[in-house]
Amino acid sequence: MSCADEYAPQLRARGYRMTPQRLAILHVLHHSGEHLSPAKVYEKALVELPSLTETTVYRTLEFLAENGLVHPAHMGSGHLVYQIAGHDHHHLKCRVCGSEMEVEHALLTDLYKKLERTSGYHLTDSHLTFFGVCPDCQ
Amino acid sequence: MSCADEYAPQLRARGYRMTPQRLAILHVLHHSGEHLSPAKVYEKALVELPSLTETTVYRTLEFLAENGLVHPAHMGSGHLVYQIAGHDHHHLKCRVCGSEMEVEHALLTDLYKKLERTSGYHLTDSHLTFFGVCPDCQ
DNA sequence: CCTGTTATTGCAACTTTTTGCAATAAGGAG
DNA sequence: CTCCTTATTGCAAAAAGTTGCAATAACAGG
Repeated sequence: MSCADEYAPQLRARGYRMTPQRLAILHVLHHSGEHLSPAKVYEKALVELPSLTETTVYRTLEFLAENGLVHPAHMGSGHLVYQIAGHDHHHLKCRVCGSEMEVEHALLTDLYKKLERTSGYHLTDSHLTFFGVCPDCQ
Repeated sequence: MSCADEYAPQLRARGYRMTPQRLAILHVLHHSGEHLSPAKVYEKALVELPSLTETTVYRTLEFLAENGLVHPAHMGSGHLVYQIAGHDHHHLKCRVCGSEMEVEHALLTDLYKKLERTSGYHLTDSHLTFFGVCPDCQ
């Protein structure tokens, strides 16, 4: 199943269009699997679509995030990185060496329930990044 | 107790210096209580210290955050805001109307313990922002 | 109170991200 | 296949944030 076949219907269903730009960006994120900065996405996507603009990358990433096809995450200080939507997870990052590990969302379900009870909010997605010191650096 | 008296010793103890710039910025954050964007901090601090530079504001906020005098928080999309260090808390933000509420850190202690057990990390500070839909918007 | 060390600032240039607007093209309708 | 609507893109300019480096000024010590 190609990226186009997989993602185009998801966009059409919401009244949006699949374009070469969006496809290229989704393709990059899909095959990388990693979280990438806008600059990295631009660099990689440029190979398959040389006419691509940085402006478009920024706008597309934000658009895809709003529509749940990619997950934005706050890394380090204030800069966003994006990752193709897959399983729900969060990140745990070491303040010392910078290494990261994934945290299954399952670990947070209790907390989410508690928060919904006490706040009245209905919690939607949220990608969280926890900070700490990893075993190697302690 | 003035801002200077309160914060200068904290900096000196770590080998850093108290300067008019840092004082002005701390003063603004202290009396606002709210979380402010770097631009807002600059705007307000300029009143008491007209020679202040934006560069210095950015650098000072990052510096103060590293030393625990202020807490950085990721708001909305990727932009950092800062708040004077006070009680430990997190934020819960409505995706629809944008309103926010604070979440006591106490609610997260169980989760933190669980994370430390399963990951081996030692969790330090981390300001989290959860997203959801508030009661009014549901 | 003066002196020296070095943390801190300001400037200027640069990188990253955002925005307005006119031109383009995706995709449903005929 | 062609036309039409309007979502989407690219360009250019602005705004936001970062960095290197020389000049400045905290503040410890004499």
